[in-house]
Amino acid sequence: MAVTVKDVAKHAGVSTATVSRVINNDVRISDVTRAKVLESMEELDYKVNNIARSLKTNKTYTIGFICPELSNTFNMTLAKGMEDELRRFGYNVIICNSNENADEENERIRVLIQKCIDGVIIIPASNNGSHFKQLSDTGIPVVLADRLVDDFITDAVLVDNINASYSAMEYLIRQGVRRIGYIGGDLKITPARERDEGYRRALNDYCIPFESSIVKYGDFHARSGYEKMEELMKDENPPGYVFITNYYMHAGATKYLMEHRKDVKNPVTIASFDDMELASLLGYCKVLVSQPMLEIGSRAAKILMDRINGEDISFPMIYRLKAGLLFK
Amino acid sequence: MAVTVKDVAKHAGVSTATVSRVINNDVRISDVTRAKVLESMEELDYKVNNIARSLKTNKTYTIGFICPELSNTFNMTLAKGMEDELRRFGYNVIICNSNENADEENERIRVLIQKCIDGVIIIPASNNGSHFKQLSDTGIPVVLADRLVDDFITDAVLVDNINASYSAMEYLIRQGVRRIGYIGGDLKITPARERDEGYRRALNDYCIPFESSIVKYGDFHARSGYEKMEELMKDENPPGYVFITNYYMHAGATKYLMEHRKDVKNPVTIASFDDMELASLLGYCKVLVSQPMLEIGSRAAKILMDRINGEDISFPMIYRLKAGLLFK
DNA sequence: CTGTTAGCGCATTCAA
DNA sequence: TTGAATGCGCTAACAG
Repeated sequence: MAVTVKDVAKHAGVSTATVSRVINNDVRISDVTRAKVLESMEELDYKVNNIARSLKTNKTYTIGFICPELSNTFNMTLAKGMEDELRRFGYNVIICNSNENADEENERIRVLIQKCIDGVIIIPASNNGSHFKQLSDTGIPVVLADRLVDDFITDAVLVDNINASYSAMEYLIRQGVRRIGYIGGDLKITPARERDEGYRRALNDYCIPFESSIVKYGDFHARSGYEKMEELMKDENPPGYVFITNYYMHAGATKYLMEHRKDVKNPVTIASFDDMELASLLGYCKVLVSQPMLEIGSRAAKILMDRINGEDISFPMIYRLKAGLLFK
Repeated sequence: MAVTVKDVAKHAGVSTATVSRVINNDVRISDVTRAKVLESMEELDYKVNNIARSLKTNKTYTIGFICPELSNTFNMTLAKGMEDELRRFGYNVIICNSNENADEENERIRVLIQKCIDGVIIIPASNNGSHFKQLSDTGIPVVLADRLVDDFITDAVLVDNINASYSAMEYLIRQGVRRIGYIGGDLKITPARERDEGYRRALNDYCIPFESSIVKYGDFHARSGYEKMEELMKDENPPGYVFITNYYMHAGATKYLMEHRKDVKNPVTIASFDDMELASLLGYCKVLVSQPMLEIGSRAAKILMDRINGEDISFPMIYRLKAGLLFK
């Protein structure tokens, strides 16, 4: 069996309360006693049992992170920013994959509640957030990252997608491009909807007609990028420029173009969301919208810490981070 | 305050022991009592407190995962395979970033021990594994993934790197390529060393001289891939084929080639480890070594479950998974 | 500054 | 089949 406070207390010839005080850096304790206890802890190789501590304090110093897909660089870079920030506060993170499925998301939430986590950061799997209520009902603060949901209002860290999208379009238009194809995401997801709005608003502001034949909607996965680019290229009058609103669709679209070099009559140029990993190396890409992934994570973490520590901040706390624009 | 067994017991008119038995599916309990308790739990919206339970049972159903870098697709795809498998057994995973630093790794381990995790899966940050001993000393099983370390022997799931490397080389050689440049990783890391051995062995077996001027060592990061490709291309007699042993160096090398299209006299072709994300879309790439990332994770998880459940398996349990070869 | 005591929520002996 | 009692390891009143 492991060494407990009791063992240390006996070894040091003090009470368990004193040992506990030393562990928790209580000031009202003499230097000699502290030294004595510390020495005993060292000698016995004592390690606190955080389970027991949590049972008393009702704090686990553990945060749940639920995201739709683990092997996604956007999510994981966000997670990195988050983990890095939380660690400064002594928190750990339990990672959960919702598999882009609201039911699984709900299931993870139930488990996390039972594990008595102190807070949760979620990248929602869908636009349904009704099951998040069980968290707030239990008094567990929830911070959303990247996306909002219907029917649940809480803190969130988002990207100013509309303006990011608008700026990219504006840049292209100022370069003299007028006809810009579009591959967007599922409009049920807020970022997809917002990027769509930026696209349309830019067209409108610059008096460019919206052509539904060159506007396609995928699902933020590579396959749909491939398919939608194919549709665009098979149009009788394909656009020479395509704006794609996510990394994986960008990859899929590039794949299509590489495989069909001969079939595609005119050269295509791509502008895309997400400056991740190899995005800038993709052959057709000239413009990238760079999302502040690390910062989304660290900000979400910071808000959560504020909530947990009962800081007096307004509710809901919504951040809209700015994206950058990159040219090749 | 949350609902406890006591509340349920009172509501159902039974003892807490009975409630506990219902929760744990104890057989020796009458159907009527069980129904009564279940109903009370439902009505009061009772949720077990796993902290309290863990304190009694000494099991947290939580696994620690320590890896050198979170925003790395290889690591996270591995994590996905792992998480997916562990979930079937009712386990959650606490994710820790060691930042490719043995000291930070050590620090994470200390925290995890205090959290009373049931087991640990580690992608080692360095070749130093001496600090893993504190885990085994505490009775916590450790499974290594992807890499081995010096001075600590335990279960591990690895890739048969030597043969993977050898096969890729063999394929090239059979295609008639004889002069193959090489960009490898830090030889202190086992996979880098093994891939290096595969390269050299293939040259040797096919009677091709080893030319140290076209063999470079980086650190598995994009920047070093860039630099090493630059060195290769600035050689007075650059190779027409380059074998690169990791995804990020492949990306960096590609970046160099794209930026220096004019300077590079002869076209270069690349063979590389890792069929991840956009690897196959990179312009100079013709051959890819595909590592079974998900399986590394799920196997590591399975071994850990066996250890935790005290299954009678040999020690250490080492798996060497085969890599695949892909051509474009 | 330090010790005594109680109890966090649950599982588990031992009795009945 | 059920209940009463105990303790997991720790923290936090309260006393001194």
